[in-house]
Amino acid sequence: MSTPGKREKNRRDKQQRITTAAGALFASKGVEATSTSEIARRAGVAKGTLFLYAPNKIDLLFMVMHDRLEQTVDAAIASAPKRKGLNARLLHVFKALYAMYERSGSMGREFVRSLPGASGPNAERVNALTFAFLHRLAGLVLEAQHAGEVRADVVPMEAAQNVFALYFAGLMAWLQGFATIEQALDPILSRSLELQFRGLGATKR
Amino acid sequence: MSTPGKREKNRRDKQQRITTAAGALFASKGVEATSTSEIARRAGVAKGTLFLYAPNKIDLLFMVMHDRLEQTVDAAIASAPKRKGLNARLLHVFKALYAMYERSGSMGREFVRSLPGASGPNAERVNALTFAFLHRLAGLVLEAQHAGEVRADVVPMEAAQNVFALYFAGLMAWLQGFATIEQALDPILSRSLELQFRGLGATKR
DNA sequence: TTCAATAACTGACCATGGTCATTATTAATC
DNA sequence: GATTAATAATGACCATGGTCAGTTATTGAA
Repeated sequence: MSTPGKREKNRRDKQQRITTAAGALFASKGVEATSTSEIARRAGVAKGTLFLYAPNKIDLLFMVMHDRLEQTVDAAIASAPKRKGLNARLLHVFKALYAMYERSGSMGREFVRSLPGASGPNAERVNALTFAFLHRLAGLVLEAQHAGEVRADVVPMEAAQNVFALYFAGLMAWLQGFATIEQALDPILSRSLELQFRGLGATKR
Repeated sequence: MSTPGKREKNRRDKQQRITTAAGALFASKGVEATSTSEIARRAGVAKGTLFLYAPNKIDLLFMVMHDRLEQTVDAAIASAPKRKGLNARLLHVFKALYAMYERSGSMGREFVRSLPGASGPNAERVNALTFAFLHRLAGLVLEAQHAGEVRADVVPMEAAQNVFALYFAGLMAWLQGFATIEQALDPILSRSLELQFRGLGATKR
């Protein structure tokens, strides 16, 4: 029989309460406008306790977003259209992610904004998730390669990195207000992917 | 004869002093460790005055970095090797930028970290600079197109956007500690560009 | 059950980014 | 030059993110 122990049980419980409280407040008022004391109060915990679970406020946000991110990626990869080309599948996946960020409102924006260079345990977890995501993208590339759609000398993981870079650029265009999330997906990312697929170089003959 | 006016003269002078003070402190101690009071003291100005020139601390950083960025880009574009291919020229330019960030130390890191979603007048100026940079990249693409190196149906500005996305991804790899700045340039960015140039798609026949 | 060792929690406290009513300076008008 | 209007500068002040010495809860051994 597993003996979770009171320590462990309490820890899980608090973690849960904190995540829930932070998530609700971030979603309703935005990250900036939510004070850490407020989160603590709502979670029924002292302020100092928050910082035992996350070293700073942003890491609390990463704690909240990790699950949404994981869930979204899982669902999107699972539901990717099997019978279409690589770009269509990629767009399907990225569309789901963009939609998730849009649903998350200002919390999503703040999260993307904080992604570069973030540190802390929950930022690490998100990094790991991103790395796994890259591997999944590489998997899609590999399938396309087997189908003869992608050149045989392409290294799937490298292709995945390029594709991810384009995806992130779309997010940035959205963040900066240069595009709505729909535009980030449709003219911007779709054309970028197309260009990555076709390449710039003139065909040698 | 121009009449700068005392107002304008004072304004310029203060702006200069603040930029210098902030730059020196950011460079020597890092952005986090530099307090706004400290900057104000060093600039010989009241704390409140800082916030007449930049709405927040990060915008002060953008104020400082704008000039370095502009200078670096100008020099790099001007010295790009005329007789080499597109990728070599792009790498030349990006190398200069990476080197500038490295020279700027933790200030450079903090700047890149804060790029996504930044707001404020100096962030705007940096945005404008980035936009101009994209146009310059598009110019390089256009030249390559005229030389028959790049396919005629490629839209230069779109190519520039893709290339910029790859450049930024290299920066992020550096920020996250996945690579040194040298590695960000050489294996990472150079291979990304190569892949963008060649494309993923199998050649139809 | 008792007791010491360890881990978890608490909230008063601190430093800092940013504000704004007040004061000082420059420009405009007569 | 005197007076008024407009703009710029100031620094005491505030709210907040984050810390840490002191307290409480849990565990394991005797």
